[in-house]
Amino acid sequence: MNDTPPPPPPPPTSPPNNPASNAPQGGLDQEQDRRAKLARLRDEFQIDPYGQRVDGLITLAATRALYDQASDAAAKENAENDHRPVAATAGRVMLHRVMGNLIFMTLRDATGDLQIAVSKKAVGTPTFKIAKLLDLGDIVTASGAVGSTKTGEITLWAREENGLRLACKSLAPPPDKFHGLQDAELRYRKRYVDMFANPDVLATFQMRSRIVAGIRQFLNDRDFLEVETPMLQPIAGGAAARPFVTHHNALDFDLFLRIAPELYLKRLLVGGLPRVFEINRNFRNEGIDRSHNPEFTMLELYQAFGDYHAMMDIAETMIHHLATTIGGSEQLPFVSSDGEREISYALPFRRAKYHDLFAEHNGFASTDREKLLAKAKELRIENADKLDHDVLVNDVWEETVEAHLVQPTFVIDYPASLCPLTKIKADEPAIAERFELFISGMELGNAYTELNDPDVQAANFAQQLDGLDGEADTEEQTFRSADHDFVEALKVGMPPAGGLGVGIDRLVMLLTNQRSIRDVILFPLMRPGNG
RNA sequence: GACCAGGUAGCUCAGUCGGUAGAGCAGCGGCCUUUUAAGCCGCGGGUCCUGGGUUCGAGUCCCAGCCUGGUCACCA
Repeated sequence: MNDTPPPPPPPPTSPPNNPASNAPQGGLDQEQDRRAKLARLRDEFQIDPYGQRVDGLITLAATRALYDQASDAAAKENAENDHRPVAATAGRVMLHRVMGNLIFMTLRDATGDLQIAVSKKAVGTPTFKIAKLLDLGDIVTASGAVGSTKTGEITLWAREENGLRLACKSLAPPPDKFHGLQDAELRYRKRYVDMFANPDVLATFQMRSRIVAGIRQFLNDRDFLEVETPMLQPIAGGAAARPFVTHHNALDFDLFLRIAPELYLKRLLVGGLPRVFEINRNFRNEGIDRSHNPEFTMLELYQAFGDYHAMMDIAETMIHHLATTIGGSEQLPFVSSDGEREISYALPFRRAKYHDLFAEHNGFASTDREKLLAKAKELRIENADKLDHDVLVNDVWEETVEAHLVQPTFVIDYPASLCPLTKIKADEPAIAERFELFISGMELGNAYTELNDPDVQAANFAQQLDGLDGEADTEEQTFRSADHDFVEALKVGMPPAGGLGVGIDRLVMLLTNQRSIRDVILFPLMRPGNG
């Protein structure tokens, strides 16, 4: 932007070392030690400790890949015969070993680690002094020959005055070089430290990115169009959850952060886009635990003239594809609270009916009211006899069935009363054409044959709101209101369709074997800290 | 929201029965041209989460609070 170097910043708050007087001075504070070095680099070595543009750098992995055994051996045999490949690279200093007139350091970038050797003879005294002054955490560029050491470790041997240059001084001492950053609170609050201190963390987020890219590619290949629909919604529809509330000042009305994009995506089917998807954040103002973060990433897709079976095909094909291409296998380990288990993503995924699973895991049919009430008592479900039958069945179902659904399972054919946005089966009016996908006891996905009859939809909305009269608190009523415009859209006419939602964070957890959703979200929600 | 565990040096962690606060790494000074968690010698570094209380004396015991993790509950 500007060729002239910036003026030196104001001096540190406490007096830096005077370079002239080499009075030994105990490091009272590591940041102060580093600030003193910063001052020396500027005053004594006349360099900008915050670097500038550098072209032609390659990654540490690419540098390592240049290694050539023959030229390395030849150069070791005879220094005059040095045809080793040359590279310029950059990284953060993770280890720094000074041995008199030779320094080894380990650099790290997003592609891995690489050892750099800086010898006084090869780079000259000024550069060597700077290399000696480096701290763990500093970012440097290095250039020279790609060779190896006596023990065979591939090493970039810095050459010439520019063989090693400081690109950015780090003023904050990094975590323990061996144990990394362990404190869970610090890991989440200072993710930028966690990422370079713990290579597995970086790898997980790189995988997350590839998974999301893989999903986009998969859907683009099938002619789905990616769209973006409102996150600020006047009515929080499409799911049942407590929304975050906000306010538009200029227009002076309350808005909700969306709990789902569903009702907007279906409007696009009405408008004439036959295949749409959206990958974006939903917000739900509820509890936080290993599988819930208040903001989370959801894939929703809609396919005109599809149904929930078409959605099963897409879901299992897509997840199988991601497991094999990005996870690297059809069988992937997953650590849950019950220990590590192998999850098989082999096709096809199991399909099991909701009511059959109920009977399988409870030993009686969900229609048996008497046994159901007894079971509810055993599970200490409050006011069981006052609950709607289907709601009570679902409460018991969640308690008794979910945890057993370890291998990928499509639970199909839900009670219609629980599915206000779903088309019911033509020959079974009590059953909705819906599935939920469970893996390792977690709900991964949810799909329906979409309800496109505006009169039935209007009736379902009305019934939902009726159910809130009486017991529901008034706060809840403020965000539970029927989306009349959505009904208007259905009146215009929405083609029959299938729709699918997949929780991306949970999918990433499974494919990267992370036990907490916080380990797959870069900056999970935390209470404000003291810093 | 309930219960359990934790919060000690920059980081990772010890700290016994209540009796002057410890180690490794990191840092500072010194030696060292094939180390690799380099090594050796020397040195400095603490709001023991916060606030009360008990006690001659509290990192340690008691009470309250804050933050984190876990389990459960809440979440159609």
